Amino acid sequence: MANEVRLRFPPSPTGYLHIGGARTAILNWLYARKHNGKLILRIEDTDAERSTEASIQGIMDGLNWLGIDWDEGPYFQTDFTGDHQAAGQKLLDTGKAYKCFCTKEVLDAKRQAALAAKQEVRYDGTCRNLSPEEIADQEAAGIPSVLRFKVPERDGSVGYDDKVLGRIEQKYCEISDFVIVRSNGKPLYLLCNVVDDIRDRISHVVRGQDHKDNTNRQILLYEALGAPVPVFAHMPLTLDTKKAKISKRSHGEIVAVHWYRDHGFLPWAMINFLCLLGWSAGDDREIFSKDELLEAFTLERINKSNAVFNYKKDDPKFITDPKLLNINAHYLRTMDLEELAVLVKKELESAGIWQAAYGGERKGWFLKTLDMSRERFYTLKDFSTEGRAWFADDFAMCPKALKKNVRKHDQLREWLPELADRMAALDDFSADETEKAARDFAEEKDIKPGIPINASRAVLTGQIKGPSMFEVFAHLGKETVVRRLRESGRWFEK
RNA sequence: GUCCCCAUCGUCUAGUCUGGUCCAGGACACCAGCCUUUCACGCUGGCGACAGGGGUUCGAAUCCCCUUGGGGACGCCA
Repeated sequence: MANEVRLRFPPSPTGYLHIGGARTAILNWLYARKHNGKLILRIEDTDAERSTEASIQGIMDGLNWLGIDWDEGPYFQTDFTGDHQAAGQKLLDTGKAYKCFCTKEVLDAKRQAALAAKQEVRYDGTCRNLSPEEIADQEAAGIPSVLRFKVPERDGSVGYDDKVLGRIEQKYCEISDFVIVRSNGKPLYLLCNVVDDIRDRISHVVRGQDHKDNTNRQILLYEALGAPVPVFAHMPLTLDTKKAKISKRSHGEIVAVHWYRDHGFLPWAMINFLCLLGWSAGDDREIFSKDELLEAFTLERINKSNAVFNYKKDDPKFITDPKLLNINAHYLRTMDLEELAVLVKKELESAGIWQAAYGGERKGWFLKTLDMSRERFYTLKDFSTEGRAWFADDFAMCPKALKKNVRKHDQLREWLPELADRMAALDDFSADETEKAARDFAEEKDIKPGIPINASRAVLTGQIKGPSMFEVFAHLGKETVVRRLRESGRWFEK
């Protein structure tokens, strides 16, 4: 099939999958899926110094968690070194590349000098027109050489029609001869990438705008190798609030996909959010099911300008971009309860507070607990932290609740056990009856109903907020309510 | 230094190609009110942007030019 849609996600395994990479993978995946095409995972591990096994696994784990599936691969670039070398040799044989004997040290020095002097930085062409004799002499002297691509001396420009940016052109004379094969015989990214894309019959290349200028040089390679040029779409970069490129090195875990997995985020919420960073459907929709997203997605609607990942360090209220939190909460609060139950089970298990009964005879209770509490939760983590009191007695007390609703009234020390007795005496432990009991109690003591009610919330759930307290009474159950009220003395001890 | 790209509320964005329906719409965040004897949800309202300057035009966020700002590339990294 000549017109088959084939895309690839080619991460270099030099660290975990970060949100920028995930975004690239997502857009490639969306386009492939939308057009019944193929997505190929290709690990670009030619940088032996920095590539690690762990990052390969980490990247695949990240993709799997997100639900991004691929049809071919993972292929490993280093398995095709032969192809890359053959291509380099072909370019040398056809006069489209030449051997360059300039040493790295000399080149580095020249580049640094040019940069320092604020002068043009480019290869000066020292070896571009060496005679066969000169080449033979250098080789006889044992001087190692790299292979450099010979940029054609043509007027005009090389260019392409980018699906996102429009027409991109660069004059031939602005492009300096670039190295395609190292002196140790190992081919470099620019070449490998093109050779692999040709072999994998890639039809669309969707990548970050940091590759924009590479594309012109790669088009030269496609032409020199006599291969058709794929469609290119350069997506905007993800920047931090200071407009610096998001990177593993400077931002750490907060940009790692696994961080979101470990902090109770939902894979689809991540995908939804990441898509919105640099793309929009053109209408006011922001929440998309998979089908809706596939329907709405086009390369042309990807934005041209870079997007800021709005993460502010040291903001306790927002552990990450507020919009991501909001989207995650949306899915958490609206998703199918049974599906949510599976995820919360994992969370409770890892917190060590899962009980088999939640999946058995208490399943109905478990599901209702989730439904009651998810209204004010943002991540799965909240079920084992804020919502811990539903599942375990060793919950912590929110300091604010302790101060405002418990220790504020010394008499609560006596009142709460008394209230426990009232509750214990109830036959029908319903929301209505517990409400009546609590209100009657307040009336008898001539205190505001809020005092015993809010104190109960604190002592029973550890929280200052939560669902209607009477529903909490009823749902927590008589035994737990009575016990925790009776044992509330411990909260008064300093 | 050279080349390339970009530029609308704090953030993500709609609108730009095909000038008028935009004294610029939505979302998140923020603020206020309602609801709720809690908190949240929800609802209502508010705050808040066309980077600046020229030009073209009856009319410009939209077209052109300049300036400024931001980003990227210029590697025997990918």
